[in-house]
Amino acid sequence: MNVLFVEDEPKIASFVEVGLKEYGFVVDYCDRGDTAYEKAIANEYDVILLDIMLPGKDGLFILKHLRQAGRNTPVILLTARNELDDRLQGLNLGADDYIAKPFFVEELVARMYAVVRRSVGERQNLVTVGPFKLDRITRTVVCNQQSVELTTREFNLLEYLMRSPGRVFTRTQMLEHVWGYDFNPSTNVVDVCIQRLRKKIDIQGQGRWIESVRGVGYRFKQAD
Amino acid sequence: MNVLFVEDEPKIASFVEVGLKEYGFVVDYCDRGDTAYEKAIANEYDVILLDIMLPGKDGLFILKHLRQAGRNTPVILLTARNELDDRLQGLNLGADDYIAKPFFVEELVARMYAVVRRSVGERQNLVTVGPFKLDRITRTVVCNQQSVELTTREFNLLEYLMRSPGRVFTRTQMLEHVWGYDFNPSTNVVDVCIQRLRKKIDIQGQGRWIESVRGVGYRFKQAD
DNA sequence: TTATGTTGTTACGTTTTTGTAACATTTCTG
DNA sequence: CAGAAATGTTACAAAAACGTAACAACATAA
Repeated sequence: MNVLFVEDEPKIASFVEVGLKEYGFVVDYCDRGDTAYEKAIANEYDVILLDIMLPGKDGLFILKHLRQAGRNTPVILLTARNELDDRLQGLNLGADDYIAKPFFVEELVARMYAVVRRSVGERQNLVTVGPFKLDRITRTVVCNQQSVELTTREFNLLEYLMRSPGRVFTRTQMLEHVWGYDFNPSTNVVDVCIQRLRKKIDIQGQGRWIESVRGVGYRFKQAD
Repeated sequence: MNVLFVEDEPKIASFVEVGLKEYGFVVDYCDRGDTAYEKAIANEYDVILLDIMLPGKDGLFILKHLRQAGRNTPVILLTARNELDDRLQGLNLGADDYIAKPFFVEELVARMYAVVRRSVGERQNLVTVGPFKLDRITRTVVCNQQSVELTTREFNLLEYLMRSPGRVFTRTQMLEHVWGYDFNPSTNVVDVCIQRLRKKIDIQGQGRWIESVRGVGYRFKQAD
């Protein structure tokens, strides 16, 4: 696992870095806030360990802008005992956990595993294709920061299609997986539902997201 | 707060269960060791009350394997007066506290609060979403410095929803976690309780805080 | 006891969703 | 181009889901 470790106190830093490496982590160490932010944006870390007090830019600033940039890499804040307000603020800004200094490396590792597990789990519930983000937990669909309101059936159908972008599904497949049982074979519910979906998601002007494949069925447009 | 309560003596069990419910706990009761273990693994309880002498698997066995599985849900052991060795062993195996039978429910509750507070470090005991602050220890809800009076059931439901803002919960999930047992499947208590909650928390004018998700359930509005 | 508050149930009105059907349009084939 | 097949579009009615109020059962407190 790749870790970005941001901490300015040299003593703590080297101690923790060594400890993490013993556990097999690949540690990218950084002692300044500004460079930390660039690294966090440029690379895909599994988890970021972020000190709050930092030269350059402070930890909460980094966290805030990271989230605003749409990155949801798990972040664990490293705080001094007395920075309680910072912690609360941090959690509001999207931190996944915090740990108070001084701490045992074992405890830090345990928490790292915990947040990573959580984020991996959440990732399976987040389907992203092109500008669309579909979240199974909140049952929301967002397209370019704009939320799209769908009914249950529409949501389920879109999810089914988006899970395999580019793949063509037949009407029978959609009936089986989205409607769940055999319908009157002469029904055109699928077509109608596709239309309704299109009406809602194609507003964005970018042409058709759900393409018809004549004689076969429909598919969600693959991202280029 | 959700409690897993494992105890095989029926008399003690019902007595304690009733007492805990009066304090607003959502109690999941279990009289066998093997099923208790499965429940403990499958769900995220706030605290587990564990009798040592049990049919199926004994309490210490459960505790040991729970910890080996990386779960650190607080555990309070319920022991008979003469099981001193067990207690010591239990603490070594990762129990957070123990209480000797017979005990007063008040004392048990006090210890439960203590271990919960310790284990999550005050953090998850204060849930803040938008203008709402919910305190799990004092069982109070405040919205913009104004306190909101809720009944036990309403509080538990709100807590459940607020702990995962934006996440959609089904009625079954709410029944399981807030009501704690299986209801007549055609009940609409959940809907009614949601209405009652809305009446109290939506006074603030800001529209609906608990959103309906047609065909699925409800969710607490996510802060923007 | 009476009065009060909580909670689940029932019944009913309202809104939203969804499948059907009928018709329009496009696409393909000969 | 004609005709057929497939898909697109719209309107509507039935069904499902939700909101609401009233009530009954129960517990609690004065």
